Amino acid sequence: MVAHGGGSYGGNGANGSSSSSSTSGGSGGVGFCVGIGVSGGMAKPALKKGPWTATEDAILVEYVKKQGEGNWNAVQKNTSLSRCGKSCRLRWTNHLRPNLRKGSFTPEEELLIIQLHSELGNKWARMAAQLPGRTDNEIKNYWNTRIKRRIRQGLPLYPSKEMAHFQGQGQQAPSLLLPEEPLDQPQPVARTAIRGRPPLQIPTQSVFQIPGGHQPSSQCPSPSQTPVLLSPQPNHQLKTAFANSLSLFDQTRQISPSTSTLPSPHSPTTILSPSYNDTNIAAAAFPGFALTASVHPYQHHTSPLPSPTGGFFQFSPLPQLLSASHVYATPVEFPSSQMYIRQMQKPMHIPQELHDHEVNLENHGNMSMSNPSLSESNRGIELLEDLLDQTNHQAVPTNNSTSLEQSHTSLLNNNMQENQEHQLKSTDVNGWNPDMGSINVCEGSGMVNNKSMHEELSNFLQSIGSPAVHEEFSLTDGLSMPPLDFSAGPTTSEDSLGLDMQQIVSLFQVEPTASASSPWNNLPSIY
DNA sequence: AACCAACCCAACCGCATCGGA
DNA sequence: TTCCGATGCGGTTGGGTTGGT
Repeated sequence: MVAHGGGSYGGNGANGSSSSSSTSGGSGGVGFCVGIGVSGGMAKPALKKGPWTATEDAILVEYVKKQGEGNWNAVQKNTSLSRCGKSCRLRWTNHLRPNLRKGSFTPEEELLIIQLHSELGNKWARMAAQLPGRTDNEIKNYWNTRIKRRIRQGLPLYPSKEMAHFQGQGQQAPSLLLPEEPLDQPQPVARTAIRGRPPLQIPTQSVFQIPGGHQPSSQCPSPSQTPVLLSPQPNHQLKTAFANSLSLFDQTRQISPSTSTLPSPHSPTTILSPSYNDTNIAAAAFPGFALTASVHPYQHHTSPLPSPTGGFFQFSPLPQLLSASHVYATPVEFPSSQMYIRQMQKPMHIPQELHDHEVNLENHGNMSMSNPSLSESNRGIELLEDLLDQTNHQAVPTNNSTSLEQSHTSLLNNNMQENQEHQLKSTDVNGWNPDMGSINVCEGSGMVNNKSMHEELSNFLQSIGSPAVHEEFSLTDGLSMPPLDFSAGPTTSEDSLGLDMQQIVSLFQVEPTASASSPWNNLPSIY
């Protein structure tokens, strides 16, 4: 294919690719980068292929400096460069444009790639958009070598629940995936033994009972027995919320409430926020269940600490319709940005269809896997395992892989320890207030100063009039307040998922506590 | 030192999409 | 509406490099 070296001026396309009657135009109907270029009646030599020389690079750079990007076919016409437009564009985007990051991927980038691939599949360009300075080609190459390695080792590309994730979305899983266990049976969260390693103990504490005993959702107090926190949402409203949530995050989708299918806890929908500048907000939206978002570690590379104007708390888990009998902890997926937001919901009315579904799940004796946010969060752990596993399988670990393994082992251990400590702390300190819902923000682990994040969030909550006290704060009548973009108030939040406070309040039907000086005062009353 | 296999990566290929004429 | 050029994207290829034997 590539006529490396020797400058293929051979006229006939050098290697058979001339047979391609490319549909992509190519001036004069000539196949891509092949044949005789004719310009102004003067025959030019056949377009060159193969590796670029420094001279060619210089010509292209000079041209782009003067003319800007685009109109690549004009390069060949207006310069001495004998390269087709496609080749010029590729060379520019992959090698010559400024702000390219060269060198091997950092561990954080590797994790992000794995995470993105689990969500997007082979959408290299979209993945590259989440990795500033990296090209789709780089990511693609990296991934393909990873695939080859795993195939050779006879390992699945993803842990099993990654498969479930794909299937849950109705997507076709990548063809090379090798399922290792049935997908239709919910697996205990802790059963993450992969390829012979003892199962991790991590996520079991993610679901635990509210102190005071288990209360089957079938016995949830009816609205008449307890204050109604949310109006029962008709199915259409739920669908509308779902459609809205998708369109808010993924502007490429246009989903109408009439046609959208409500996600079930077994079919989470993962969406990305393209509106968040060069950062990576992977969000799983489950109207009525939970919306989780994670700040990927890459963000923290450039901005290690959340600034008061930056707004890092793009977490809005709002399980308004969850059973009262469960508390969900949502460890954020990546260890470098660990921050836990746990919501305790007071009993509330549950729409019948969701209620039935939940009862059904409980009858199977396992709720943990039914929570999409949990499967989301667990995936992060498994990805770490996955990566670890790969380094373990290196025949002879290089220095890099060894350090990587140590690094991730350390992160994993930290993660487990933090989770355990977190559980103990939260049950002891916070308890369960039957009259008020609460959100607990706990410190996580990792490289980020989460204490700072925690303090900022606390300060913000106080500033908007929330009766937040230290680690625990109450919400008005059990309504959830999304701690999203706390810095901006209701009017400006372009730096945060593209949502503004008004949208959040409207979409999720939440009503924050407002003080006289609170920016929330400008929000319309929903109820 | 030679050989070989695995890995890396730049570049090409084919197709899809978009926008203007 | 159709055509066509420009562009973008994902898949594929094969030469170069590296490391083990």
